[in-house]
Amino acid sequence: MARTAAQAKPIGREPDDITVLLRAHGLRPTNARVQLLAHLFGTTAHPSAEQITASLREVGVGVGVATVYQNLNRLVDAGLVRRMSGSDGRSRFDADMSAHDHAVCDSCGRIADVDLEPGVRRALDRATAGDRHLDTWLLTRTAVEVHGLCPECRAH
Amino acid sequence: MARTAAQAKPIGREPDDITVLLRAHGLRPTNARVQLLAHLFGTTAHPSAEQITASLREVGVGVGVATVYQNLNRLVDAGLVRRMSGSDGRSRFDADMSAHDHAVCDSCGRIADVDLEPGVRRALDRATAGDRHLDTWLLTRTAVEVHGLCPECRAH
DNA sequence: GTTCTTGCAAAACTTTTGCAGCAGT
DNA sequence: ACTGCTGCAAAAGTTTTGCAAGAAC
Repeated sequence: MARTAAQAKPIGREPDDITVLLRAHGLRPTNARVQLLAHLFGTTAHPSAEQITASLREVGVGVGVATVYQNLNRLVDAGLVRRMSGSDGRSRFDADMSAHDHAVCDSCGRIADVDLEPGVRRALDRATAGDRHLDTWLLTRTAVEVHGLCPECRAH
Repeated sequence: MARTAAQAKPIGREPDDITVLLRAHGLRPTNARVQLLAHLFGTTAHPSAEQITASLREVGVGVGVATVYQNLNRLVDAGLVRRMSGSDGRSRFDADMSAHDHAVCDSCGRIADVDLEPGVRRALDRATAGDRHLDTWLLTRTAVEVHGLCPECRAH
């Protein structure tokens, strides 16, 4: 299977791409770092630092907790990963930096991705840009959080 | 100045109202509790538990940290106060239960209220209600978070 | 070889809990 | 009187930090 559509391929999903990606952001592509980022690219679960550590260890990557925290902070600073404050106090992390929104389960804290219609997002961005209460702020992005119960918690 | 417009007055902003409000929710109107809720009604700062404790002590209400946490949890459970997970890990609290949204400073964590045009909110609610990815969820509310830098942090 | 990274253990922080004394009904 | 609340101190949980050994450049 030849890579005939290399340009259309999503960036930074494979180890080699991740190495390049890290270097492009001034970070050494160490084993722990590449594995961590690869794991985040491969999940939509928005895991916490503890969950990431556990997942990496399951795959045989024996990484220390401190290393995971340090690297998550570096990846967030580098703009490669987004930090979300979970409703349970733990931070959760997402390597999908595209414009998208989230559904949050108020019972178990699960976070799922949500794609709003482009029209709705555009209306939202327009409204916030014109808000008179916010004209002294420097706005960067608008995030929509849909709250409720996920399918699992809904069924008790 | 006579209270000629008692019915139009916002509910639960004064000590007596707060006493009634607490009792109506099955909570004893203890001193700590009344003072805490009065403080939350009187601010738009979305303070953390620590900040609330400090504010109460400044006013001469020597309240323990544990009491503040316990009462905040009870008020949240009773539906009188909303908990927000601040970007810095600390929980923040808001006694304004009306439908409104928030602007979050990514630098200092400050939270300000935002009133979106009703049309935008309606479009948003309609879009999430019809989202095919969410049809297995039981949705309760949609929150918009505008991120950026507050006036203070913007000026360095 | 120099600089950055790892990972352990310890520290710092936020939040919860146990419990004896106190306040509200 | 009974029940629930307070507040101290201790515990639990998450995240950060100091530092010596190791990996990347």
